[in-house]
Amino acid sequence: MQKEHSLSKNQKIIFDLIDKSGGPMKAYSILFNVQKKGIKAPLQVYRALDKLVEIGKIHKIESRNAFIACQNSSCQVSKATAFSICESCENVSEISNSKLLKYLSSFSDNSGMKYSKYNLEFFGLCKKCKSK
Amino acid sequence: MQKEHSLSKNQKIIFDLIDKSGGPMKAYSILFNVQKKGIKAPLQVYRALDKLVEIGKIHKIESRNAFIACQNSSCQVSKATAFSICESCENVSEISNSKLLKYLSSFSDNSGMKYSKYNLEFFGLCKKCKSK
DNA sequence: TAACGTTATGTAATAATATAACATTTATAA
DNA sequence: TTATAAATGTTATATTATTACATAACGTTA
Ligand SMILES: [Zn+2]
Ligand SMILES: [Zn+2]
Ligand SMILES: [Zn+2]
Ligand SMILES: [Zn+2]
Repeated sequence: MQKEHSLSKNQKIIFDLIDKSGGPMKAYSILFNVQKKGIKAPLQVYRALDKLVEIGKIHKIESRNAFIACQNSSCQVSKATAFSICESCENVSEISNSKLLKYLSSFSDNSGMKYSKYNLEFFGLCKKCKSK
Repeated sequence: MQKEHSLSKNQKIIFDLIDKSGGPMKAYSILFNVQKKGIKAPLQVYRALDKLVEIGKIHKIESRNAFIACQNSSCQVSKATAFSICESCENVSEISNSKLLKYLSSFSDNSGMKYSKYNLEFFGLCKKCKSK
């Protein structure tokens, strides 16, 4: 069982926004959206994002500089993430294929590296965009 | 056999720099280093980088906003990339494990997505940093 | 409670990364 | 050669992220 992190005020505001949006959000778009709630500066947003990433409530989509709520409640606190990204409509979803996640989590090679984390991003066309 | 792309002047200058550096380089560090060769503006660098990425001569390390020369001559023109990144010394190397690359290239799930590309980044500690 | 360390917040300034817009030149090829 | 695509040059600007410093809230335990 995982420790339940109680979010601070700013963290909660920002998590709720991202979570409700249902997709990836960019930092300055988040900022714009929470200004009415008193969050006025980029740093306030980035600090909350950093913390939310750290505790695994959100993930950063590195190729898009965007943040998405964890769609996988059992996600190993940001240590093992995989996403599929539609290059046409920019829809993003978290992959929860346990075989894949297991395969990657146990990956090792002869480089001497000790892996503790990974991030995988698949790109392609979603169902909708394929059929256009 | 792959088409041999002949690089333009700027592309060659920038590729040679990255290649010789042996590791990842950031765009503005590249810019600084090529100013003596007449490349004066960020856009000149980014354009060359875009092209070099497109033809698979370099790859972008998304989590670091940095660019590294392809260390894997048979790399499928940027369609399938995997890296290991030391979180302590920031050493980056391209993974060429054919089993892994094959596994990922053939990955598909029931999401309806048609995957055409992926990027994987492993994080951990390299041999050196582990033993410190 | 009081004191302490830790975490979170507020604010301003600035750094770092990347693109838009437009004019011109060079390479490729029908 | 003439058209087309690719690359270059230049200025300005947009976007993403961090530094630095001051203050407040919170949790622990003396
Ligand atoms: Zn997750
Ligand atoms: Zn789509
Ligand atoms: Zn490569
Ligand atoms: Zn290292």
